This record gives sequence, structure tokens and C-alpha cells, in this order.
Amino acid sequence: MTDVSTDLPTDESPEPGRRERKKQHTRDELMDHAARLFAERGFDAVTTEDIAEAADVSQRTFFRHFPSKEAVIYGRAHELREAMVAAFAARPTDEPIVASVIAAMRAITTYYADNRGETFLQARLAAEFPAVAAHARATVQSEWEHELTAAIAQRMEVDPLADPRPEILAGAAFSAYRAAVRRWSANAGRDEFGRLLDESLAVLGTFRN
Amino acid sequence: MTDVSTDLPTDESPEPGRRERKKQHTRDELMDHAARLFAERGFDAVTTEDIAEAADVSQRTFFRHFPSKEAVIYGRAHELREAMVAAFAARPTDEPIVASVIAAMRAITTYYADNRGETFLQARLAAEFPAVAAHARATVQSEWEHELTAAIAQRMEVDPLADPRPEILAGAAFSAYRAAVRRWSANAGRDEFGRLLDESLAVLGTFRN
DNA sequence: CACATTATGTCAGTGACTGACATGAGTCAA
DNA sequence: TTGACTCATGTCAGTCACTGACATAATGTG
Repeated sequence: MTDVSTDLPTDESPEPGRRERKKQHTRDELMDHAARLFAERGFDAVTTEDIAEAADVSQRTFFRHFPSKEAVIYGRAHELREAMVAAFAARPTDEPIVASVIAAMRAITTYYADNRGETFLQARLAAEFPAVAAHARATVQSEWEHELTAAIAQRMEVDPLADPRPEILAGAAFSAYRAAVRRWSANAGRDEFGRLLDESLAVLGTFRN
Repeated sequence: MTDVSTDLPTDESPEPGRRERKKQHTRDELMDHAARLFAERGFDAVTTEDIAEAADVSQRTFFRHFPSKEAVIYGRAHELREAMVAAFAARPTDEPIVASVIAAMRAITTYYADNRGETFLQARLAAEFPAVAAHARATVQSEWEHELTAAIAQRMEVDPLADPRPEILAGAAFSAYRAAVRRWSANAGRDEFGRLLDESLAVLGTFRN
């Protein structure tokens, strides 16, 4: 086969090359087979060796792509984080800060709607297996929260290490997020996640002392 | 020795008996030696075998007392939880709910003041070792938060599974707590933890949309 | 003085995770 | 095309957190 398309410019990012594509393929295979196996047998009954085997790679390769067994469940979490940060950045700078935060959290709704299978499996595993819940909260959400804290601090033009307000607001927002996920998971995904999240977020502006 | 005091009633709980006292002693030894070793070498450079050895018990006994290596650091966390719940319960029921929550969180201040060495080591280890931070957040604080949520829901006379407000308020309160701990840890414990926590808690009542 | 309870020790095993080294496919320049 | 370089992967050996099973001795109880 003559490779006629070699130096054609693409409209997207600068064409990764075969090595990078194979790497990405391996990563995708690991995530997909892991999701399938976890859905079939639960988290504890699947070993990293099982996942590697299913993806036809060595266990060592699994750990070169993911730092832990839990991490493979949240392999696309960075997309959600980017969507959230972008949604926040898109808000007018003179908007009340809580409204901007709510808008940022609502971006998560779109991702949940577009990836219902993946996100509901995450919620189900987190509800059933403490190790998954711990990773979700302490690693994944913690990083999102940190990003949101930084964005809020920048908007407020304060130092997030000195002023606790950005961190607390971000924490409250994710507390609302967790409440929505828990209620969604509890009723087996029958409700719209978006509606549940909206209900939770509406609480944020109501604290009085 | 004649045991003259055998059936004398005590003013406290009903006298644990020798077996229970030895068990408690083993547990205390494990916690104390663990704290010392972690302080000396850091979390990763100490094995559970090291701790068991220092406490002169088998590794198996360590895991009969604590479910994980991280847990031994927070072996007295239940005291803090009880103090928090008691402080909340002591507030008048007609007080604004945020004020009661703030009072509950302030109970933590007292514990920090009374156990500065222990709590600062916890903060230091959590700041340096992600595994410790993950455990603190996903296991210890998560349980406190759950307790506070239940207490808030009871005071509000709502079902915490249906109404997200108790969970969100508790989450926001602990977000403030974490902000205070982080700032305390960042400046090496120079500031008063109580003052930092008060500053954080003061933010809670200020959210507006 | 029996008898039941239980905290502990011993031992063997599982499985997550890591460092070191070798290899072969992919990349790139001459 | 070729030769050197990069790097994703395989292999292997090792560490360590954690667990089930069984034995034992100290303790509690009648």
C-alpha cells in the first residue's frame, strides 16, 4: 500500500504518529476490558492480571498506564476536569461567584448524559466497594476540587493559600455533587442526574447563619 | 496480694477486667510506637512489621487491631467524632442550623489543643504522603461527615437520603475544616488552629448567589 | 475446678505494585 | 535505504499490605 496521506495536514491536533496511536489503543483496551470485567464480577473479584490478560498485555504494562487498580476506572476523568474548568472560564467575570461555580458544576451534567454507561458504573462501584469510593473522593474529586479552587481564587484575585474562601466554596460545590451522585446511584439511575445536581447546587446559595 | 477491690463499684464505666485492659494496652502500644516511627522515618519507610516488632506483638495482631497501616495513625478519631456530635446535640434546637454546625466543628478545636503532638503529626503525614491524605479524607473525615449529616437531618426533621441539604451543609463544614488544617500545616503549626478554624467557619454563613 | 471465651502467635497464601534489564517496533536524519 | 536513537512493552524477581485457618494460653464464668 502506498502511503499517500503521510504529510497531509489534519484539522485537529498534529497527528500523533503510529507509536502514540498504539499506546493510546493499549490504554483504551485496558479501560474497556476493565470496565467490562468490573461490571460482570465486581471490583474485588477482578485482578490487575485479569485485566492485563483480557487486553492482551502484561501486568507490568497495566501499571505503566495506570498508577493503581482503581485509577483505570477513572481513566477519562481529565476530560471532565477540563470541561468543568472551561465552563467556569467562560462565565463573565462580573457574575456572582457562586453562580459561576454552579455553571462549572453543571458542565459535569453534560458529561454524565453523554457517558451514562461509564459514569453509572463508576457510581455503582463506588457505592459497593469502599476502595473505589476512597479513590474517587481522595484522588479524583480532590484534584477537580483543587482545580476549581485555583480557578475561583484567580477570579476573586486572592491567594488560595492565604484566603480560605475559594477552597471552602469549591468544597461545598463538590459536596453538592456527591449528594447528587449518591441519590442518583441510590435510585438506580432512574432520575435524571442533571435534575438531581441542579437541586443540590440550588442549596449552595441558601446558607444563612 | 489479696484483691480487696474486686467488687467495689467504680465511678466510671464498669471496670474492664484484665483481658480488656491488656488488649487496650496492646492497642495503645501499637499506636504510640507507630507514631514514633512515622515521626522518625516517615510513613513509607516504616512497615507494619516494624510497628508490630516495636510493640512486641506479631504483625497479625497489628491487623487485628487496625484494618490498615493508615488507620493506626487515626486510632483515636472516634473521640473527636463523639466530641463533635455531643457539641452539636448540646445546642438549642431553635438555633439557626449553621450556628449549631459551627459550634460542633469548634469542638474539634479543643481536641487539637489538647493533643497537639498527635494531631500535628497527622497533618504533617497527610501533607507529605498521599496515602495518608487519602485515608484521612475518604475514611476518617467521611465518617465524621456522615455522622454530622445524620445529626443535622435529625435536627431539621428531614430524611437525609431524600433531602440533600444536610449532606451539603456537613460537606461545606468539613471543607472549611480541611482549609484550616491545610493552612495550619502549611505554616508549621505556628498559628493557633482554633483561630484558623474560626476564620474558615465564618465563611460558611456568607454564601450568596 | 471444669468449661467457654478470646486475644494472640504461627504459617501459608494472595495480590497490588516496583525496579532492573532486554527487546523490538517506531522515528528520524544522513 | 540505512543506521542510530527513542520508547512502549515483556520478563522476572522482589517487597509489602493484608487475610484465612488453626493452635494455644490466658482470662472470664459457672
